[in-house]
Amino acid sequence: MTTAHRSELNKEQIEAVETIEGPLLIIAGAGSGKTRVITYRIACMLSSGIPQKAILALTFTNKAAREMQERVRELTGKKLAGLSISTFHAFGVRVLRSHIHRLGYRENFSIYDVADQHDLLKETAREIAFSLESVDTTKLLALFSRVKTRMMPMAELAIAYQELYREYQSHMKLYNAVDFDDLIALPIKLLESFPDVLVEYRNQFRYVLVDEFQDTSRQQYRFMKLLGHSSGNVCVVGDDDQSIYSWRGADFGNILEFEKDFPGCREIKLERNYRSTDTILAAANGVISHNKNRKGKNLWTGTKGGKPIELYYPEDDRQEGLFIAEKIKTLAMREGLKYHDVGVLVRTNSLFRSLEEAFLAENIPYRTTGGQSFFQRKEIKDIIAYLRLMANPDDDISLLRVLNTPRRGIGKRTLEQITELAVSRGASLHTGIQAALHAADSPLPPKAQGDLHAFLDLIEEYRPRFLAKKKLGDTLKAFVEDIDYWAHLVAENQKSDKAAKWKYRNIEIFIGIVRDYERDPDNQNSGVFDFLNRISLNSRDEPDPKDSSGKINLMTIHAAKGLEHEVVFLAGVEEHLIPHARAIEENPDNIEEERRLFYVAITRARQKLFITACRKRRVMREIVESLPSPFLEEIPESLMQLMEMDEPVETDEAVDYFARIKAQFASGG
DNA sequence: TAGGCCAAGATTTTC
DNA sequence: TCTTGGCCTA
Repeated sequence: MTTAHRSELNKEQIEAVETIEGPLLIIAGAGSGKTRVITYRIACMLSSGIPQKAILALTFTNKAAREMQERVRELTGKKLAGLSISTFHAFGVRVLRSHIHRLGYRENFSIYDVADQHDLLKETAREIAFSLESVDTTKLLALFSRVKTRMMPMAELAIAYQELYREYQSHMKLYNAVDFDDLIALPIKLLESFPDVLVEYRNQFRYVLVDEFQDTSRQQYRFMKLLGHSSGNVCVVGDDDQSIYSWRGADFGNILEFEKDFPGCREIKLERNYRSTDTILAAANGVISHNKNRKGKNLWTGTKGGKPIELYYPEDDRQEGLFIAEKIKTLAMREGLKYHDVGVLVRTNSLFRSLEEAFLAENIPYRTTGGQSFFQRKEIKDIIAYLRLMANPDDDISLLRVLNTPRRGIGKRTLEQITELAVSRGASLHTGIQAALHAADSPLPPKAQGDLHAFLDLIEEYRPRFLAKKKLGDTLKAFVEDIDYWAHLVAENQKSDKAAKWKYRNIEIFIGIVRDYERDPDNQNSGVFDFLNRISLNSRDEPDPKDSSGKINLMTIHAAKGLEHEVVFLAGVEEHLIPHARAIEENPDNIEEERRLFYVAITRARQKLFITACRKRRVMREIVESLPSPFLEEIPESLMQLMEMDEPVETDEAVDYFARIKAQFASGG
């Protein structure tokens, strides 16, 4: 490492950067310069002669992966074609793309998201005449996921569900489809069952780095261990206080496990915070200290003071939105605050709406991360389903989605008949349809045969064009016009042609994304499979992540992890929202994770933190009374200022602010 | 048998 | 508010 680089780091950071060989555990508190340490460390490895190809850095989100890649590139000024920086899931796809045939799948596999899983579950249940009535399919899929990720033995699954699970799994295989759990589970299976594959990866990746280690699942840990255990050159970076993904299997017990599995591991704690003011940090420490289940550390900062945290109680969510919008405008005008330095954080996606309405009304440009993804929109999913079907004709879920979209006169009865045929042959629907059309004794009436024929012809006509590794965008455009998706949208949205236009516009944007993808020199010759994989793994990303400047950032707290903003607004800091009622209902112990979430939210702020809690809120159709979040009581009072919606209240007057506010709520405001 | 129309239900967080 | 599912009609 050069002296210039060294001078930018503190003692612990330097140690973390320069410890290249052997297992290393870095506990990096919020704002402690973690990203800097990771990027410098990679740069240091490269400059010491370790080839790019030998390094594997695993992150949790695509955004983190991109950022890391970007920062290392800036730092080294090198092209990084050989460096592997990706999410666990993306890396899993990469492994599967090379080796999945050994597990009996084909390389053109589809990746199913939750919506697809639901569809598949229903389809499977229908076929084996299993009634899903009065079954919460979301919960059932969660159970399936636990079985698949070995968090729960199959035997613990209710007998009644075991067959359904097996059928569900065999359907996935029949459709040549995998789900997100498979993206980790199948690579593990590959590495465990085929020593030559294991050796291949171990020989290549002699240095493994895992970011956001507290959010790795048991499976991901297992995967990581398989890859890194022989070299022992594994560096994990995490912060148990920021573990907020346990609902997805994250287990920060992996930190303890790591110390056991990698004996002699070095541990470095980064506790100096370079991000936030003393006030914000003290608030965060005050909150997180209420958690019992933590490793324990104390963040400190060299800078003293900082502006107080301002607390507001708007009447309702509408007023909350307008207040935040106004406040941002005022700060922009009076203090020169830049919009892109503002983060507006919420616990749930459902809070986006009223905030977005306010920003629109006040002409404040914003961008959102999280929330309903562009790729989840119905019209986009339709088009993606066509692409998937082209890539993998056995993908029944996609076939079912588009078979009658736009309407082709293929109805329930026909569908029943072809399903029966497919099931009896143990084949996919696509194969089933072909068989039905070619068999002399086809049970289908002539009209249905004609309709199905037309459908298959359409697929066959376009399939080679989609598989050709060129002009994907043009082909898609021609295809959308050919099926007259526009007419379909008009028919589906008879009440408002605005909606139809908006949806068609989305399709055009999507085609634009395909074109951008093709134009990107990094992706040349990659084709439809790679494109599909990419959008499956990037499902939460907005289509244009580039133009972030000049826009405020509206996001969920989960999406905000790893980010920082000069000014942060925490909206909807209310009981039942944070801690979220559902999380607590599920398991009262979840309170600690909810608290960590609140902690993560607070520590995103550099200079100034605003907190709002509404007295009333629109929830679905009704208006409900709200109370402030109990977590607010865990912030030392001296750090907070209760503000009237218009003017500030003197601090000493506000000593009992919390009690007063509670009383006010109790009396109905 | 297919498609339109109407009513009910749903919202925690993401790869 | 938006989507999904069921029922009824042509």
